[in-house]
Amino acid sequence: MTKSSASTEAVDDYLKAILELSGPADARVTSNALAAHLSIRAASVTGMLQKLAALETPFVLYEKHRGVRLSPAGRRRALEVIRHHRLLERFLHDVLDYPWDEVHEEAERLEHYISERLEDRIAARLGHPGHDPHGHPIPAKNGAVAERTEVELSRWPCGVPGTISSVSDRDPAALREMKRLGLVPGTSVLIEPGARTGSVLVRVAGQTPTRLAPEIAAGVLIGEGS
Amino acid sequence: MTKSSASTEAVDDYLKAILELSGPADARVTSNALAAHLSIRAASVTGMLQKLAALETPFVLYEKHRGVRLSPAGRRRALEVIRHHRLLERFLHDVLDYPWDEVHEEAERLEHYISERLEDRIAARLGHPGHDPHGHPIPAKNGAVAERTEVELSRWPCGVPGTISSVSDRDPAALREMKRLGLVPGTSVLIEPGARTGSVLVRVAGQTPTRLAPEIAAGVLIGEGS
DNA sequence: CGCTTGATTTAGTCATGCCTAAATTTGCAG
DNA sequence: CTGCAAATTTAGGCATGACTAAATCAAGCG
Ligand SMILES: [Mn+2]
Ligand SMILES: [Mn+2]
Ligand SMILES: [Mn+2]
Ligand SMILES: [Mn+2]
Repeated sequence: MTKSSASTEAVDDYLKAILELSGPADARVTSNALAAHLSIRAASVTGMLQKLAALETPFVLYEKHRGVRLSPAGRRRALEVIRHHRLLERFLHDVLDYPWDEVHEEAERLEHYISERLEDRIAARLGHPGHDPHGHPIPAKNGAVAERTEVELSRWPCGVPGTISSVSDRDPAALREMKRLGLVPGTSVLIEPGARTGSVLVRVAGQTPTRLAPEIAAGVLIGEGS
Repeated sequence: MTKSSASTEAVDDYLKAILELSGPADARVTSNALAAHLSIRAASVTGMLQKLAALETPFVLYEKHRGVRLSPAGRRRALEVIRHHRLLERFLHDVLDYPWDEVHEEAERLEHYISERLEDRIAARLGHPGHDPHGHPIPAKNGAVAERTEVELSRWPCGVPGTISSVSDRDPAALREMKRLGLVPGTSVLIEPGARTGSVLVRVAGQTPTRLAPEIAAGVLIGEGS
């Protein structure tokens, strides 16, 4: 007879992963993709998906062998957790002086445990920010997200000025390197001629051009239509 | 063969409860007392105590039918969690404008999930405070606690001036009432003659005397030797 | 259209923690 | 000293979530 109640950390993480992997088109996500993303065995993923689909108010729509999609309730919860995560990152960075490469890990844990009350207090204290320190949009309380089209710096056309909209927050070392080079959201960049396999020659904020390693360039996103 | 690793929320709560119930004399705590304090069945408590005692590095010393005491490792962890709790209360109150009757619930959950790093940042941001908003001492990183002898206001002698050292933080309604009456740590009080069953006639900070309900008076503690 | 193969699900376990019901032990009163 | 009542432990279960090994399904290939 399933159960109602709130979500656990494990459930939250599945919902976030499904939202991230399903992309803007809301495509179905396979068990295998989730298993890889969450570092959990595919067999365990199947079990969890069946449970999430069998809830009184299901969090996912599941057809065996064809992957899952979020239900409205699942999407709502996923966005709430992402809101917690990004508000926490902004807060740790702005109020507690965390360096931007350390906020992710702390937020990843706390996002599941802060109350609505604390979420609101943090948002108010920060002046209801629109983005986290890495440039990712913070969903509004109603779930609205300011979506943008973004292109990897490594694929941005040569000679066209662009502005960094966000950077990947998964690799602390890469983040430190980006900060050192001035590759932060809001900075304007220009790709110089002289491409070599994967690497990119970029002029950051009008400075002398620098050559970026492929891993770095892949983690920097340029906003289209700025 | 047991397990090593970190502690869970359940384990943390047991350790805190044992520390609180064993008092300054470090007396043995019974399963029943823990069951009542934690709102868990005595049978479940026994199971957990056996596990905590069987750990590679035991958190408790357990003799069946005779109660438990904390091991050095157990005491260390309990004090760390209490430090987290009180720092969080201070932080929520001072930095995020939480009213003092709402900090406890939020801290009770978060205390198990903040990293050492966040603990340190919060302490630094607050200037390494010695007490939480209710006047309870914040253990130092090394576990040192500034112990004081305290007496319930309801048992404080008539006519002897005293200073409020702390108040119980368990009952939000009582805390709101205390705040309204000015019964906060640091305030001086004087018991006036005119005792009735349980209630107390008290002069707060030199104001006109007020009569306190027994539940309120029992939650206000006066420091001895101030 | 069958086959092989990789993806996915099922079956059977395990650890954590809590619960109820049924022993057991303790300690105190008579 | 006995016995009883209260405290405590044991036994047996359940829910969550993850894992391994063993099916089973789905697709593309010949
Ligand atoms: Mn998480
Ligand atoms: Mn981020
Ligand atoms: Mn707790
Ligand atoms: Mn407190």
